[in-house]
Amino acid sequence: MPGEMMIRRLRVNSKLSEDDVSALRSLRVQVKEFPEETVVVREGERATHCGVILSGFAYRAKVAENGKRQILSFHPAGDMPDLQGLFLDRMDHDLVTLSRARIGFIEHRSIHQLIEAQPSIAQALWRETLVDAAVFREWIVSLGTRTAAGRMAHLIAELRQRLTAMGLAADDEFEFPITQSRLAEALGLSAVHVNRVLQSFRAEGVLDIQKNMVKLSDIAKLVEIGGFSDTYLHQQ
Amino acid sequence: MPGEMMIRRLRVNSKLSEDDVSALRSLRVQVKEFPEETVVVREGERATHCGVILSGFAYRAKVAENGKRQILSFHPAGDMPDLQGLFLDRMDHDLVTLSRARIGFIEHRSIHQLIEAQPSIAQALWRETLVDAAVFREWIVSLGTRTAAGRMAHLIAELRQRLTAMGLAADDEFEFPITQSRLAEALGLSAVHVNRVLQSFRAEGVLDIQKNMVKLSDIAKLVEIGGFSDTYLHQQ
DNA sequence: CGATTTGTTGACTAATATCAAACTGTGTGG
DNA sequence: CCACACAGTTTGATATTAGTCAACAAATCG
Repeated sequence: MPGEMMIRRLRVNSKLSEDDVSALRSLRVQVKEFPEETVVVREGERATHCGVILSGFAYRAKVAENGKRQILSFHPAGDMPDLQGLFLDRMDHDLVTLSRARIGFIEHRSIHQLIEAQPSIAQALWRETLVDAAVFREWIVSLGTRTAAGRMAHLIAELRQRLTAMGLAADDEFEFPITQSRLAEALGLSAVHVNRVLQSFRAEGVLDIQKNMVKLSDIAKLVEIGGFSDTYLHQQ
Repeated sequence: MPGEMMIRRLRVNSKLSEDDVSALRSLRVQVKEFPEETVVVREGERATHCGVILSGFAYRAKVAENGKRQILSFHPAGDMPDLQGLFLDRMDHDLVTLSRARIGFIEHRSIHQLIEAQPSIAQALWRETLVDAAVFREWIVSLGTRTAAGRMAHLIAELRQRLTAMGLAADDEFEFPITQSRLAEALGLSAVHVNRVLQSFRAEGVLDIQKNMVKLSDIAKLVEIGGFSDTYLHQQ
């Protein structure tokens, strides 16, 4: 039931009627499995499908002219990271798997039909893209105003919040198969500096990342260091 | 005719039919004038209207927990900077005038009616919010990977491109009433450093900012320093 | 015209990057 | 099972970028 993940996810930000749910269930979803660190859709391509992450993690990234890569967002199960493709004809960034991941693909054509027939679903999807943009805004605030430790803490706190909403995080830990150099690409830091920040978090009992798991020792401290407040996520 | 500005703007990214245009013309727009540096909508508020910048400039900004303010985007005439308010109930950032500005306000209710009756307009507005997000993504790349000079150059090159699309820029100059400390807030730099970057641009014949005008001396160099490519703007 | 904001300069400091090397863990083929 | 390769992490030394502070100059405004 690949549609279920999508329904669960849309319910985080929108109310869905019975009709909406059954319409979503009727979507044809083509499931593919990808190994870790595999490009799913590449910048410049014309996308014909929308992807739903069914298991594992993906991220979006863009390569700057100087060769540095910037990670734009992380996507756990439930996320639909390329909804923008419904109305923008070319990808302006890559979609890449972080871990091994199953991704469900839905044809643009069927989504277009669906949202024409069912405006409430159009609204839910539109809202998804708006929340996506709100997360980008907060990411800009992080990069522009926060210290290295603040950015790191904010990222982890945000992930925890989003995973919790999907029932994918325990109280004090969650799965997140990330390397330090990818964290560096996300936070606009060097891998060496990321390493040092993580060491300081370990030493001060904030968190630890070991073997694909983020272990949180002091969530209050994490939230404070990152200046995290969940309002920008617009969860109901 | 306050609707005309909006129509001109939507045509940058979308095709509009005759019906679309006349429907847009029939929207009731309430025009208000604001002095410079005035908060139009504040973070946390529940917006009831969408704004269209009719003249002047506005920007969106967010204050981080540490008191630093991050400017998220600049908005020249034509832009509708708070479209997200149609589906997100509270503002997650401020909308502020940069210069004296006239802003047209349209009730959410009438836009909701319009997009229900005319799906092609819904698509055009949705696409606007998606391009807005694409610009945020590029802003993230700037903050995460580019040097101070690169960020500055990229911002100016982007603005030039967007203003040109609206017919608001001459070949080698455009109006942009910005102070160095606001540039600093946008680029995640200190005002002193912005000053030094601008001096180097002047010295090397790239550009000069004087009296509300950006004067471009060498656009090719500007584009190169900023690593600017316009594809992410998704203009047709 | 004084008052205030904006821009400029120099000296010094802090944050983070870079480079290079060593260390750790994990999986693979012999 | 071992040896090796490889990717990821850790460490130390040094370099660079940008921030801070403080003073002053220039422009703008009422």
